[in-house]
Amino acid sequence: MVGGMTRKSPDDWTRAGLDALQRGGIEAVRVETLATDLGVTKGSFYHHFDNRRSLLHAMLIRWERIGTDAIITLVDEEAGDPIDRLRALLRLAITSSNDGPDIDAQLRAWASVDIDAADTIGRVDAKRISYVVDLLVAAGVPQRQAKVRSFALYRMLIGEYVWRSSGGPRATPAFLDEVLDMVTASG
Amino acid sequence: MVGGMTRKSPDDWTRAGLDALQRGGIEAVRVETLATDLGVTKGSFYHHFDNRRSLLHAMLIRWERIGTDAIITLVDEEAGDPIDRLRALLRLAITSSNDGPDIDAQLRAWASVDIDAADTIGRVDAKRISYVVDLLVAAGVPQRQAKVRSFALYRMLIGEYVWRSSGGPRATPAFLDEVLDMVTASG
DNA sequence: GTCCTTTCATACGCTACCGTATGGTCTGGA
DNA sequence: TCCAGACCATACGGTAGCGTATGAAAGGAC
Repeated sequence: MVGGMTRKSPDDWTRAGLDALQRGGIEAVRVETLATDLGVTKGSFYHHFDNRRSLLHAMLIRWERIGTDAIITLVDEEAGDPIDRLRALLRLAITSSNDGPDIDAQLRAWASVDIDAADTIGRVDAKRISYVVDLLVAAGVPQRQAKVRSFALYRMLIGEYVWRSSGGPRATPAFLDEVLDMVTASG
Repeated sequence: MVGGMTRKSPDDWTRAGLDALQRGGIEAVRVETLATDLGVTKGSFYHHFDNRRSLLHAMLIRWERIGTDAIITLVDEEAGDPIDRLRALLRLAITSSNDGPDIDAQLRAWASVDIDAADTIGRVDAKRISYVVDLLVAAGVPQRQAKVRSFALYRMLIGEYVWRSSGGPRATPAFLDEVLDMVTASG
């Protein structure tokens, strides 16, 4: 990500920060490193931000905004049938190797040692889970079970992200189908 | 964890390292910090270890040894019935707030940026999963489904660990029962 | 008691960062 | 054109942390 000769906006730094986070974890988000990536120097950074901390905060703000809606929007425009949406949601988590999963796992790693990141994750998780609950209810699962199963399903998604981030093999389509069956079964 | 006046063994440093990892992530494992915790100075550390890296490696070795068997042993001596063992396994992951889950989550966070840690996690995961498969098979789930469901169940466990490490609320007993039903259902 | 080895303290150099200070350059608007 | 402000380069101080060098203390073998 070597930037051109253009001037940098705060958003450029924030995006570069999220890129670095995705690749090497929060410890890879160093202002001098980002400066090199962007083709400028620290002077630019400290013009746009008070300090490193405020960049990290801006990264969280941005991720909360785009990360919350991104998946949901993507799934919503995929299909109308709730089961198909669920399938799309799972497939998205399982297949896509770029962007979503990686940065998600790194954010959770970061959140385990940073209260600000933990808060952000907490809000995003709440939104996503309520979305999954809605899908399950729409798929015919009774409300009470839907809530509990959405917890299970969402934890599975987190597990899948983290699993892969530490080099674990990717889940198979058969896995996807089995999980769908388990979660939507009426029992 | 302030050590006494006794001399320190390499194992003392390794344990202290795992303690620090559990509390503050891999970035909290600093040789000078550990020295203070143990009541000695760096001089001691570099007598027992070549460098920080070799301590981290020793930590992984130790965790792979005790971390793999710890849970399995604990579950095995809990009950004989496979379903009860499964329940014990889940309850362990859900209830215990010390030791297991925290260090597990921090290790996974570390593994996302460190190949050595990732390898270790990979081996441990493989052993644990095969254990879960055995339990499911013993519980009457057909072999083919058992494999797939063990993936699901194990990912859920990882999800639970990571979920909690970022401040998420703990799962409820109702959640536990529902998951057990889903996973052991004959469908 | 003397000697040797293990264990540790102290002091130091080095690097990677963060953040500041200061001045230069570029750009849009009057 | 000319200026103010936005944007950035350069140089610097400060700190944290890794690793090394060197010698002192402690404990066992004889």
